[in-house]
Amino acid sequence: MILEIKIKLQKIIGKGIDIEVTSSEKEEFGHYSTNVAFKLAPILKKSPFEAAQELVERFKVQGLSFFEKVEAVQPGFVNFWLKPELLQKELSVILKKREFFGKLTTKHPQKVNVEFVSANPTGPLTMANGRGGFYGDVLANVLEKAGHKLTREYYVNDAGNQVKILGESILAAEGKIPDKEEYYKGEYIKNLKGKTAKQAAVFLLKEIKNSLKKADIKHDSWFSEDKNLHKKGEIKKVLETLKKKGAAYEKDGAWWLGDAVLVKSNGETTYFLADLAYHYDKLIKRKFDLAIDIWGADHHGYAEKLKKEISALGIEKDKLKIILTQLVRLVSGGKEIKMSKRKGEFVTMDDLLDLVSPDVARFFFLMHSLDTHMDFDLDLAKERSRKNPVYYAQYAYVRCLHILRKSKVEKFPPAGRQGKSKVDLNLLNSDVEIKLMLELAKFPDIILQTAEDYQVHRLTKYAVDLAGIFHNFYEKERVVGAGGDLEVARLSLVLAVKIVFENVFGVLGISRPEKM
RNA sequence: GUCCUCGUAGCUCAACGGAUAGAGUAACCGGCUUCGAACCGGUUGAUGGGGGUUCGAUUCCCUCCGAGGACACCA
Repeated sequence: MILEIKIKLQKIIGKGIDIEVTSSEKEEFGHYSTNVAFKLAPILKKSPFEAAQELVERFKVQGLSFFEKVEAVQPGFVNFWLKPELLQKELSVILKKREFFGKLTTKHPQKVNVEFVSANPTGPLTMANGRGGFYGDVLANVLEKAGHKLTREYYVNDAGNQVKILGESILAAEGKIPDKEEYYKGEYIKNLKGKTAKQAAVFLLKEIKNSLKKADIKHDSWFSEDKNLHKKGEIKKVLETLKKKGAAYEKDGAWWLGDAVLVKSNGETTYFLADLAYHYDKLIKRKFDLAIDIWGADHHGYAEKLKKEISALGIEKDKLKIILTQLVRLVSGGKEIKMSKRKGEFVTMDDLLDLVSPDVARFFFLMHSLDTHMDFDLDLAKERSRKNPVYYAQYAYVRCLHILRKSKVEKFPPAGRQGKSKVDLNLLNSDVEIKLMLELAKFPDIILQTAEDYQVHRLTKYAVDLAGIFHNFYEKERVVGAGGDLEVARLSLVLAVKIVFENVFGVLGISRPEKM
């Protein structure tokens, strides 16, 4: 809907000015509003309010086919009220498109690689991995819904020092070699006795996959560092390329790029070089238009380094987006529980999923902006509290189902089709009905916006908002038993709400309970 | 020491540089003979301190205070 209004505005103002339209939070500010008059004011040499008034006049001259009312208000906002017919029309679009509602068609679909989780196969998946995991899973869904072509990738660090240390940690646990500070010491090490480093890594990766399955986090590409980069000689090729270009230089017996080491003086290649090769593979060889890497905040220094140095390989820097997730603090009994793979005192993803359902864990992580240093209150999560927002949203969905079941709406021809009993959606014009239809119409905007700024938590907020408005509608307007055409129209509205919930839950990866 | 992120109601969190800073939770009050009350309505309550940028700052800049995290020829 925002896009449509922008186009209307552009017809009047012309191009060249960045037009912003937002949905209003309060009814007295219209359904949608724009601040474009503030930007127009200096050009027209008028006050923002005068510019706004002029804009409204031009709208009136052109006729308000779209809007019920357009109004200029101090200090210079222009507010729009949509005609109810428009919302009713959107409703029939929802009923027709069903699971494809909100699916956008992009002029330039991109081939996008989202790389997430990618925990080293040196220990179980931690709860902290969950945050990036759920986020990446849903971000990929959003981008797909926005019309892009997605690959969900897990970069398996199955080569290098960490795996070597894993092997030594097992030997140390068996008492075959002396213990060292850097060795992994978790309980899980004991279960790996007798395994070689490689066997242990394979085993742990399988465990990680199981945990991801429990959390319903999906990957469709498992990119092995060892197989795809080391064994194929890609690491060396990239090193040669960097040497040839003169970007890499030798110092103190090691090879450097910028202030990072590519090859150590003992001849071993570094993780940094492997990472360069990995991104070369993704963006040049496999030709992704965009690589989105989701990392923990503890890598931020490294992220800057990689972004900076990757241009040496001829990769444009905006083809790589690194998203950092702030770390999660686990709180229980008002105290923080420290997580550490190395020391072996940590909460795993499996632990968490034993305590709370995947829906609760997922929703809880996704509710918060990635920038938040969030606390996961284990006590609260354990309670299976009914006040958890995910239940609130799911309950609204269940209410839809219940109404529809009771009325057997599936037997009606859905609105918008050329059925024998065409539904008269014009009857939907009460305040709550308008509000509900307005909220439904927002869904494509939410997808579009989130595909642009990656603020996935907007979706959980939308789910809760929609649930709130629907619950409100439920209290105020009777559906089953309303009688006649009105009942049919309201049933169509409920059906549309159900469809949009299915879309939102689908993108969020939340289940759709039949009953609660 | 250098760099990054964050400080918003008692608590957990929202708010593309926009209007009267929103939710949930906690506290208190009210609502089921009708589609499930896991719901709805109401009351109380907040931008860490100080400067600046501008029509307008929770948002951008500087500074101070506080919390977390990075600063390897580890991955």
